[in-house]
Amino acid sequence: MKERHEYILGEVVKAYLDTGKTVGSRMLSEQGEIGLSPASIRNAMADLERMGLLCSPHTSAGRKPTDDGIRYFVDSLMTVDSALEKRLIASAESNLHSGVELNKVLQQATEELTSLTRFAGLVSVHEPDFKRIKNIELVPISSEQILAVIISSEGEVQNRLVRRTDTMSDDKLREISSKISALLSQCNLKEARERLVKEIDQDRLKIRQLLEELKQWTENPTEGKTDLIFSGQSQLLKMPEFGVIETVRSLFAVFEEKEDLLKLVKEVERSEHGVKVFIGQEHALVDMEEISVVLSRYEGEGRMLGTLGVIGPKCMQYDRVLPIVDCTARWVSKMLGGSR
Amino acid sequence: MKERHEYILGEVVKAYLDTGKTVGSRMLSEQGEIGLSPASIRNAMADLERMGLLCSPHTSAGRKPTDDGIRYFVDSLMTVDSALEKRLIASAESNLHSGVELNKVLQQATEELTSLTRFAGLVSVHEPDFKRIKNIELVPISSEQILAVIISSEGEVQNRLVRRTDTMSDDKLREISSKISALLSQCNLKEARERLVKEIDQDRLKIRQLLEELKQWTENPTEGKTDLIFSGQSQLLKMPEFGVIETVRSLFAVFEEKEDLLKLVKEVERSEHGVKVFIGQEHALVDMEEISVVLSRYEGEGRMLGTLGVIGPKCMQYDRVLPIVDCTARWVSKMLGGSR
DNA sequence: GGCTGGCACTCTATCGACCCGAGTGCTATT
DNA sequence: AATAGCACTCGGGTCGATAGAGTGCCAGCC
Repeated sequence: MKERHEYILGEVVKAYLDTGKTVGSRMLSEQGEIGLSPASIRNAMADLERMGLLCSPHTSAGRKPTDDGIRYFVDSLMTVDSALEKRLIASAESNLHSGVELNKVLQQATEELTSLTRFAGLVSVHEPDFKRIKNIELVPISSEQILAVIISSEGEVQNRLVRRTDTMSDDKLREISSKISALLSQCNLKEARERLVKEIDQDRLKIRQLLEELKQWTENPTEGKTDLIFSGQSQLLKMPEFGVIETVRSLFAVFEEKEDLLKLVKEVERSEHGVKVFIGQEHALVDMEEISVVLSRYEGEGRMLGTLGVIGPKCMQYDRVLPIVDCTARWVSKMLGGSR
Repeated sequence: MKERHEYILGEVVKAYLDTGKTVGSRMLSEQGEIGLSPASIRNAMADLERMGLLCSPHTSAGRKPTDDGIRYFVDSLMTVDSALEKRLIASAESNLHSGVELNKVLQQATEELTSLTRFAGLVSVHEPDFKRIKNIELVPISSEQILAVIISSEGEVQNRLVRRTDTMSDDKLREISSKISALLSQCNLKEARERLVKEIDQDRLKIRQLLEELKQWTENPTEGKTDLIFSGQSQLLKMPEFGVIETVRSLFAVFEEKEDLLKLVKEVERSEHGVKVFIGQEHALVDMEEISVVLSRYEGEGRMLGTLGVIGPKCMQYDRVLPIVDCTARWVSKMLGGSR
């Protein structure tokens, strides 16, 4: 690709991201510092259209970049606003205080994302592996139910209601509780399951029911976890591209469904890169051709903890949004770094 | 108010709730079983307009009920669809199985609400009083942090990260854990705070930092609880009244803000009635004149646990929606009745 | 006296005609 | 190779006419 073409493409994309409208050759020639006549620009644009980087919705409507065009811009032509980046890092540093709970950090992160970008913020929490059991506590709740509180070595807490068919005194329960805790402490899920099976076979403790329910838990420990946090969804409604109700509906259907978004999240979790951008059709969400998603992984103590980012219109200012998402992810990582 | 007028008002409201459009005298005379000429109906309508129960947006546009008109209908004229009600109760009975966790029941309830009404479902969880502490468990997470797991006598579990400034062995921590648990067990928050203060003064255990953080917790135990669960928000977008983007935006702003909705929820929590309806301006949500909210309290084990209901267009079929909300609340109450 | 039919009037929503502006593609020219 | 000019195309906005739905009021009927 010739330098001339790259240059023109860059200008077209910039203008498009600025205004959200198609850009014509005259307007580009007049307002920019291109120094070329409209006709020359038209030639270049025609070439770019043949390459599949630009397209025009109809004959006399100017041109706008295709998804590929924006992709090329983001990957090769764009330079991020480094002054902005520095400011972001500085302001992030300023409110660094560790020892805060995961959920609060994430909540703050989404809000930060929406207030900086004016788009919808999105944070996913990676389903943790619940590697090792640290502690199990059985607490009597009523005559019929027991609450099992299971704590992982990573500080994850889960609780589960268990029916209490076998009648037993609270003292007895306490005794059983510490026995089970001793039995399963330091086990990973597989080991725990094995030990439970063995215990159920022997049936020494006469608490088959309870053990069965615990075993069930080892098979499906993270069932029903909430996994996606949103904020600022209503921000998106301000965008002109949502004049059509249809678009809005499918957007919010996506928010509710979550399935499809989770796919993207998983993809980012697996990827190597920090920030990943999905432009228009690239994310394969139905009826969301005008939407882009910018995501980044965040980490804590070496392991990947989840993904965060924003959802916004395709014509967003990527050179602003990318560093924002990047810095927020770094900030979250730092907050969680030493804390768990 | 004369019988004739009541009758006409009822028919107008019914027609309006059916179609969402203004209703004219001719149309009413032709399709209904009124047996009156358009002119007579017009006279009655003019009277009702003077009474403030009907209004017309402009001269030649037919009439529609005012908020007061709908209110009169709901309070005095409407009969609920008792066949529907019976079916609802039956289907609710059929999937009654107790011993399920609160959150799952509520999630299921909102989904039930949206699928039955095709509006947005809403469930609030009343901030629990966390009456008595049952158990406290301190679990070492890292060299810097301790996880405090606090279990209430109602089976509520909360956990909190605590910094670990005082170095101590895991054994020591276990010892302290059981001491604190013994100290605070069966206390309500006030008593717990007092005992903690006393303990901090004496400073026998040399764990001032830890105790301080626990004391802080007793002062604000439910901080940052999620309190409103939605579902089916995108359903609302299908309603014709959301042709205008403005309405949609303010609606979703309300969803995000939550503040205003919480006010309604609190009102329902305080009220005596089962189901409560807020029509149009009655709920005082800005820009939501075309929206109605139907809420009902639900209970468990005698005490009020929260509120659930739907948010939908003002012209919803109240005779369907009221029993649906009512039955769902009963169902939830039943599910939670014996379970905690 | 209350109900009804008729008539004149009002207001909105819709449709088609029309024009303007923005933009393109092609070709001749420098 | 870049530019200037020209004919052509298409979408959006404005304007006016029309149809339709509905009202209010009046005179007549039971």
